[in-house]
Amino acid sequence: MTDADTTADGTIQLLWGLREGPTRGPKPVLSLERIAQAAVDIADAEGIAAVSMQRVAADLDFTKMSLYRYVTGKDELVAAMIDLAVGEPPTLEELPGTNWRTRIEAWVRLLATTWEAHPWLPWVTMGDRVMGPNETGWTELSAAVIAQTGLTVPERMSLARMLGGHIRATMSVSTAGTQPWVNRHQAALLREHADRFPTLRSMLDGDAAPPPDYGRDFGLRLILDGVERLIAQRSG
Amino acid sequence: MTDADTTADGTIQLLWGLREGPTRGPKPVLSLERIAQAAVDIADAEGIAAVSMQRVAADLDFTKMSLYRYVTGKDELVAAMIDLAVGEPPTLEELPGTNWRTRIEAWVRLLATTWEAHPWLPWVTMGDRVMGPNETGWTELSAAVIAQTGLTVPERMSLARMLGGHIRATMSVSTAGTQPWVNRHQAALLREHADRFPTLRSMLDGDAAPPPDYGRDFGLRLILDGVERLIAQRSG
DNA sequence: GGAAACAGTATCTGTAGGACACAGTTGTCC
DNA sequence: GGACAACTGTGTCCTACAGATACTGTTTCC
Repeated sequence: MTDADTTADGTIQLLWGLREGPTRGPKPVLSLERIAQAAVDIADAEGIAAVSMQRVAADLDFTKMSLYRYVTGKDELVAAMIDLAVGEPPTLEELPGTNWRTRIEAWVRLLATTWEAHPWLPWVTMGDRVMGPNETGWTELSAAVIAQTGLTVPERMSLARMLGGHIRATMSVSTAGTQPWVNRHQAALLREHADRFPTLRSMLDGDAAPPPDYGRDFGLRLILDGVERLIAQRSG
Repeated sequence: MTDADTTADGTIQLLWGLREGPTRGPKPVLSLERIAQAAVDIADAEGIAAVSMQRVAADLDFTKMSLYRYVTGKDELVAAMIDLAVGEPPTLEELPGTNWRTRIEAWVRLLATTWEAHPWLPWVTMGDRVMGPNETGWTELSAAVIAQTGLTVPERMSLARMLGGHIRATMSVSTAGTQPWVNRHQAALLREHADRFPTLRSMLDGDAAPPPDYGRDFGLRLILDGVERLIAQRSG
């Protein structure tokens, strides 16, 4: 068994409630939920970099090492944070409309709203990992909706991955009141090197305001238009 | 001036060659290029987490602190790594074809190949930052190609952001010989909780092989089909 | 009531980024 | 040509981090 396996197993046990609760000994004062919530609060307010074992424990008025009674390590804490932050998904019936397009649009809107409330999520949901029950629930929901399209299974997998990636790609990046697609320093450089980057330079001072949602709606429209075209192509 | 400003300024000066070279004093033995190359080699072989000032210096047979003569901090080193790894973009003429669709497809293919060679890039290209000349060149190229579509400027910005996000979302994640859209532990959990996640469960054991490119081609097709539809809609 | 099983603590280790003072080296000016 | 200023690379120190380990005290079951 590799290290990755061990870690993953620990994360699985924790998130999916497979850790056996002890009977004897002192009553636990802390709980995984309280710890994860404290960590989420810190991350929401000060960014994910501010979340350390020390800091989380301090906010709970405990010592750092006491956290390790509830969590095998920081990776597990982060996994718990993710599933807590992402929250329980809605049910299929709670999505408005009945056709796949309306439902997908609603799913994206809802999940994006959740993500925007926890801007650190993109940083901790990268790479190979195991999703918790809540996150898996969101994925299940999208898979169920996407199944309505009649696409093949691999195509559905691709589309599902794409939707998640699209939300991630259209998260706001806290550029503190500048143009949302390029920050102040970048803009200055483009002006200075206008000869090398004429197209980008020319895009800088159009009076056309860049989309406030980072192109989320527009991009989703492109994708779903593409899906419709594919479906139409096959059925006709 | 905030800390972020200071950092960004340092990064700008370094990558864009704005740091004044000294005349007196001992000849520098090291160079930014050697340092960045050593760091990239480490990241390519052992992942970005293996890149520390200590480690980079050791590989070059220097002390850790000597690196700070060439780089104000680790952030700057990482910025230099990115621009080195991403490399010089091709010219518009080097892209095959002449219509926007063929060119965009080629651009995505080329940049994705570059990124696949440096799988740590997704981890260090998040958040607000300043791009180096090479990365800006790639963006300029895509902007120039996208301009051919005749979309509005905000729409072009959105599409450009989308293409980059799509490459990022379809990077391989080193799942060591399992199904590429879900790892072994996740699959086991889906089987165990088939009642809660019936759709995902049913997708597990289709004999349909998931796309080896994580749906990159398929997704790009959807996006560009959407663009074509939008153009057609407007022109007639 | 004793012993095992637990919760939380105190202390220690290794590694990280980085500040700072230093020794040695090189070009420039008198 | 010598002195000085400017520089490169080194050695040492500090702080913050994740985590291991041994401990004190508490609870429950036999």
